[in-house]
Amino acid sequence: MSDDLTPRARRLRDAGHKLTHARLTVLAALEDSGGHITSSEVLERVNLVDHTIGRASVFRTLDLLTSLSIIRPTYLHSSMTPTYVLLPDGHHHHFICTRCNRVIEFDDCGLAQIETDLEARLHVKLTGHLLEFYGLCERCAAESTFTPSTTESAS
Amino acid sequence: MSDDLTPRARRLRDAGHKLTHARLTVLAALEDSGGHITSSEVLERVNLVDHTIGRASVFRTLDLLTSLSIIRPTYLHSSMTPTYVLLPDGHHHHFICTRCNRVIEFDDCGLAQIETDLEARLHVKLTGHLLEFYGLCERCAAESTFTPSTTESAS
DNA sequence: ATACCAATTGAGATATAGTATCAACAGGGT
DNA sequence: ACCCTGTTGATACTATATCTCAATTGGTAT
Ligand SMILES: [Zn+2]
Ligand SMILES: [Zn+2]
Ligand SMILES: [Zn+2]
Ligand SMILES: [Zn+2]
Repeated sequence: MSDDLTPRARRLRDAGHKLTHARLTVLAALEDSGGHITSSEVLERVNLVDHTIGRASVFRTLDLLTSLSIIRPTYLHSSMTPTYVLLPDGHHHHFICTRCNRVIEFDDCGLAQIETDLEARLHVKLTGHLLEFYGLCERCAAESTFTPSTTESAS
Repeated sequence: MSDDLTPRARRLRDAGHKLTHARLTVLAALEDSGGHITSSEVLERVNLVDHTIGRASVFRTLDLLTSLSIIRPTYLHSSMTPTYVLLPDGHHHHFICTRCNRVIEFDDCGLAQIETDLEARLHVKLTGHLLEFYGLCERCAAESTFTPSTTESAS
């Protein structure tokens, strides 16, 4: 009856899942992090709080949260582990520099209309979206202009 | 001098990279696949053509193509190897069902204006984007309505 | 054509990430 | 307090990606 649940915990329960200690701990770890956190980092944070929580449960929880569109795995660089971002209001947007891997997040996306159209057209029920742009950040764009080939200036 | 290069091979070369046998083979494997192909599947296809090409080169090439916005890794469901998609005109868009992992791709995104605005606002140079929506596909949305908890009908 | 050199490669050992199994446990409804 | 089912944790296992470095090769200059 006590209703001191975080909004995301409530969504978990409303979807018919138990609010277990492991799940709530993973969720807290994600919320405490600044976003773009890997599974290993989640695992590390979780085990700082309670080292008895197993790896498998962390991965299972990440899967579960993803299936509920509470988080979303995204790729930053290198063919490795995804980093997870929260989808605060169902969406997340960022720019990734493909040269230095800098990430710039931004809030407004103007996708509301597109979302509505798409639901009607594909007959789907949307719960979230991720929009990512890639290219060169201001600094890297400038450096690329100067350097025909090899001038990796260590900044 | 012979100019029978695919557009993507040309982009590789124009960016200052050598057109090696390994790279061209990986590129061909990606182009031959229908998209949403994992690193292991690329490796498999590549080795069917030439089994002397090493794993490391395949991964290296996937990273390189990603940094050039020629391909982009995306996650279908969490805790999994990414699947790579080509970015034909710099962009790719799809819907992912978070229940059955069905993917529906679509072409139009209406992001041109947003892209222009963003370049000016963040002072970046954009080379591509990925837009993904999540939710329930028509079938899964219908099933979810009927089943309060456990009715995994094997279709 | 030949020679040259830096970029790139392949092999395979190593490191890292994620999954399977299953007995024990605990959330939440009664 | 009791029960039932979803969930868990330990561990062994599999899959995936990276590192290292001598050998090779693409591209260019001669
Ligand atoms: Zn940059
Ligand atoms: Zn949005
Ligand atoms: Zn579905
Ligand atoms: Zn687009």
